[in-house]
Amino acid sequence: MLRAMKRSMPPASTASPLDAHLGYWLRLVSNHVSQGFARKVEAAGVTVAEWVLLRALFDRPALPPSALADALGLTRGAISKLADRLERKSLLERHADKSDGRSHALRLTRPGRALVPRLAALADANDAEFFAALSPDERQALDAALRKLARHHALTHAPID
Amino acid sequence: MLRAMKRSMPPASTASPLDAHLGYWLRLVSNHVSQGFARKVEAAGVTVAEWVLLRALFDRPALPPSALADALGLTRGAISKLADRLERKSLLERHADKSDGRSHALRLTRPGRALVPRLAALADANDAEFFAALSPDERQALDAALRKLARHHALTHAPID
DNA sequence: GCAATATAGTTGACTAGGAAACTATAATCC
DNA sequence: GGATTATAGTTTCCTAGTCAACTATATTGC
Repeated sequence: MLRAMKRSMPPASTASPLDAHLGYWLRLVSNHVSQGFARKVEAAGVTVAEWVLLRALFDRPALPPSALADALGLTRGAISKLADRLERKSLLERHADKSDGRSHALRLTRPGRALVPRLAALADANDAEFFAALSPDERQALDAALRKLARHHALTHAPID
Repeated sequence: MLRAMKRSMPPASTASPLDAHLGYWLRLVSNHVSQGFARKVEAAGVTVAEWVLLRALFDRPALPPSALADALGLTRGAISKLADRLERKSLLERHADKSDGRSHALRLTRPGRALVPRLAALADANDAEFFAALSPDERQALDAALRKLARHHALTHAPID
């Protein structure tokens, strides 16, 4: 009898629901924040990835694509294409490196530099608006938990995708 | 003098850093969890989107693509292509609807149904492992904050992208 | 009961990224 | 100092989505 039950109802015939996982809620909420922000910056003519790259260049004089790839957790191919797009929009320039013919540096143009604070203001507003639903304590607890996880798992790259 | 300063150093020349935003940390951590999970399920031959669709069909008899599109927050085109892939892998079947010649229902095959609990076990393990860095209290606080945000913003779709 | 319209699903053009092949230059090592 | 190897960046092919055009069937209205 037990054996028969075991065959007809193996434990494997159940599966925890998607929303039983913290990862599910994390992704659900994270996607929503990011998509909201994406809509806002796209009204300003850039994508989220472009914003992240622009922001990374804002307080550094100039960086080679490889350094940006490391900093943003993207491949060099991706940076290459991102830089193409931003160059087409005249937000960024490529400057040849005199001492190394293979290399070059990416630098914000004047309009590119001027755009960053405007986008940062959008990011501030988006964040404030979205997390207004939480009390200061809850926000603090969320922040602490996320930073602890990032530290514990040694997460370094700016998140893009 | 003040006017000159205003022109050379306008307030707009500063920009809050990326990591000043909760959304940044959310995305950083969320991406890491999801990418870890993606690697694990891909070893089992499916993508995360495929897993989500399979899981959605697991405890429902059969659903038309349109219902899945609504439930998962994807377009019908995306569901159509997802279903193609899963059908090619023999994890899912399309069944014509007798009363409506335009419609059909998606249903798990026997192997498809058998796969779901295995994938769910991977999801359980991935979640437990990643969030082990937090104390029970911290986990609880994180869970509460995320659910509150989801409720407050009326988030319903299973997160895919 | 037929024309106009709505709905279900698929397909094609496009986007953004990853992996790996590729090009060009630099560094190493006899 | 020339061959080999390493490095910087780009390009190509692939995947997986969106959006909009399209096909086929249903429904509505006269």
